[in-house]
Amino acid sequence: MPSSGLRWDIIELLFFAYRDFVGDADQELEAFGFGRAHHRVLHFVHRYPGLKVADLLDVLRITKQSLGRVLKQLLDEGYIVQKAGSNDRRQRLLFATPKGEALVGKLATLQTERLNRALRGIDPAGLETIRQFLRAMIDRDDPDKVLEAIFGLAPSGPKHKEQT
Amino acid sequence: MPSSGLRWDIIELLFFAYRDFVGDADQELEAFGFGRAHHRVLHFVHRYPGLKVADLLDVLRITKQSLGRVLKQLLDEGYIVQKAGSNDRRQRLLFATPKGEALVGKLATLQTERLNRALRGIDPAGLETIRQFLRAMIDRDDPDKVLEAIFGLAPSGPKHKEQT
DNA sequence: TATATATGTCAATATGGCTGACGTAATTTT
DNA sequence: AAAATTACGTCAGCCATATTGACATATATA
Repeated sequence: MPSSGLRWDIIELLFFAYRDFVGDADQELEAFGFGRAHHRVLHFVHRYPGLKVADLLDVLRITKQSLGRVLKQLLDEGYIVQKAGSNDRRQRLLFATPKGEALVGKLATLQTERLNRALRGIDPAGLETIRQFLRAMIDRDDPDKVLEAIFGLAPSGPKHKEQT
Repeated sequence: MPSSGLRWDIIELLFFAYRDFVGDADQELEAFGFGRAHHRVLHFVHRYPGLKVADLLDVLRITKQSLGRVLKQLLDEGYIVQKAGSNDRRQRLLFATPKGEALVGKLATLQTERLNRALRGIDPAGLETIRQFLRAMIDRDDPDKVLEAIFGLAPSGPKHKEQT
């Protein structure tokens, strides 16, 4: 009988699985002079077109200074464009350009290929179990705009407490 | 019909799930002045007692210079000890001390609590599906010593091609 | 003995986090 | 209309963790 009940095996599998999963993209990104940070930004801007800078900060949980560097590169090199918000013109709504779509699509293709290989032999019910597991692994207190979309929650009110 | 068939939702769930999963440990590690790198080293040394430095380099896929810094701290502060290999006395076999076991156990407890919450409502067959999925996500070409243990493979011969 | 291996270490560099401070434009509050 | 707040950008500097290249030491092997 396992005296501790700690899930060492799953902890370890998650480490290796995630390492190899992001490794696919890492290799490709190198060719563009980008890193994981760029991928994350591009991914969420692609998935949630018109995302505000503030939303992105909530999702990525980094500071605006850190985001600034990466975002500037993506803007300068034409992977993302900004448009002023129509209601609130202070906001910079972010959109992926065709060039940006192409890159994020290429990266998603690589990762999807790995996922498809891993899901071979797993039936739709099994896939739902995996989805359920992953969703339940995520913190749901103080969800950001993207998590609200994923979980289909009611918006939890304004955020953006001062961050300095 | 989805024209691309890209698994955007799973890609995204993996990002959030892993972020929150490692976030549990990150918080605790801060109190010790350690980072994720220390956790990874301590984890694998705990799980595979007597691991050589070279094995650890294979598993973590970092350079010995990067490992050196982190490992030195763990040794200096008494979380890990070295013993010379009995066959080959050049080797430094690594072992977690009771102090090291305590820390890695505390971290695994935090992560296990999240896993248990996430696994609530998933039956043993579902857990096996999740395990199968995670294992299948991992690269198995050129497996290191730890992956050989995980997958129950025959050793794939000597490694340690020159790394400079 | 000569060479190769396992490990450690010095020095320099890059990425991507962080904090603190400040500026500007636009919106909201008073 | 003036004041305060918000959304965003940016400068400067710090830290952790990764990198490459070079070299030293002890031990093993040919």
